[in-house]
Amino acid sequence: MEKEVRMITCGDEDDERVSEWEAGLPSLNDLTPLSQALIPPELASAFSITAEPFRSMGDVNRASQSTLLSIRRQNSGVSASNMKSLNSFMEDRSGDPLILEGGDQEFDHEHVLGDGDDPRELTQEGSEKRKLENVGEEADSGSQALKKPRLVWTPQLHKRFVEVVHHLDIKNAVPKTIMQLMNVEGLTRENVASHLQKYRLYLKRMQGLSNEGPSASDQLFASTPVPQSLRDSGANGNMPPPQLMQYGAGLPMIPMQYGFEFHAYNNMMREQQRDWSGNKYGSVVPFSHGSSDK
DNA sequence: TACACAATAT
DNA sequence: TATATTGTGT
Repeated sequence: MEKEVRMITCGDEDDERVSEWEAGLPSLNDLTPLSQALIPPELASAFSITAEPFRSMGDVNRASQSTLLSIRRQNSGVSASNMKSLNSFMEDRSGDPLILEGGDQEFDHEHVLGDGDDPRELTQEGSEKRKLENVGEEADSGSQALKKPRLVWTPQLHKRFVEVVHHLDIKNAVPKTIMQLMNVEGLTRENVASHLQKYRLYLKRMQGLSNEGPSASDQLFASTPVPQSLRDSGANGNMPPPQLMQYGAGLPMIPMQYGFEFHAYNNMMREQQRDWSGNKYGSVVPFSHGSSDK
């Protein structure tokens, strides 16, 4: 109850920060399983690294409990709502595996981002002071620090993009609106416009309205099926065969955050879209924010 | 000002 | 190769 109140009233700053922090945490599926070694045994032995002792789920739980207890003990300065937030967060995490199951047939408004794809991983830098007007002349002083990293369109991010484009009436699916509805921190209109431009070309190819053959970018675009609403727009003689899934309309309103980068999808897109139902092929690694100024 | 689209740059 | 930027026209 307290949580709802907070969301509606947009409570105090601390609560917001806590919420942001919570939303930024990796989902269960993003975490490396306890049973999985971080590095292959051969590599470990090559560098004389001895394996950590195996820890069971019970060990981890015990450690969590003790951590929580110590936090509670010294939390006299912490606000009650924050503590409550922490507690409920822990309950959420432990109780609910957050797995939506790969059925893919129904659209779940509560778990739009479920199916193991908490789309939290964006790649740019958190600082979004934009309009770095150093177009031609940044060579003089050390203004190269302003270079903004390129956005990487992860399958998760693209999925959200597609959901939004689908949700909008086709005539409203313009960069600015898409950007706003995607609700991704740091995402710019230009990012979206550029992606949208490519995506439209892809749709054209899909609809057979283009002479051009497949392009490499189809791999990313194929990671999220094109919703029906997008695949038939345009006078089209040859309808592609109906596909296995359709999304309902509905929008995730959970803001995406920076902090993780989804790696290794360039070399693993051999198979089809179903392989993206989870992220077992990719790894989510902390994005280095360390280079805030260079 | 936002948009689409093509061409070009990085 | 993927994404950003620029140029042109609406």
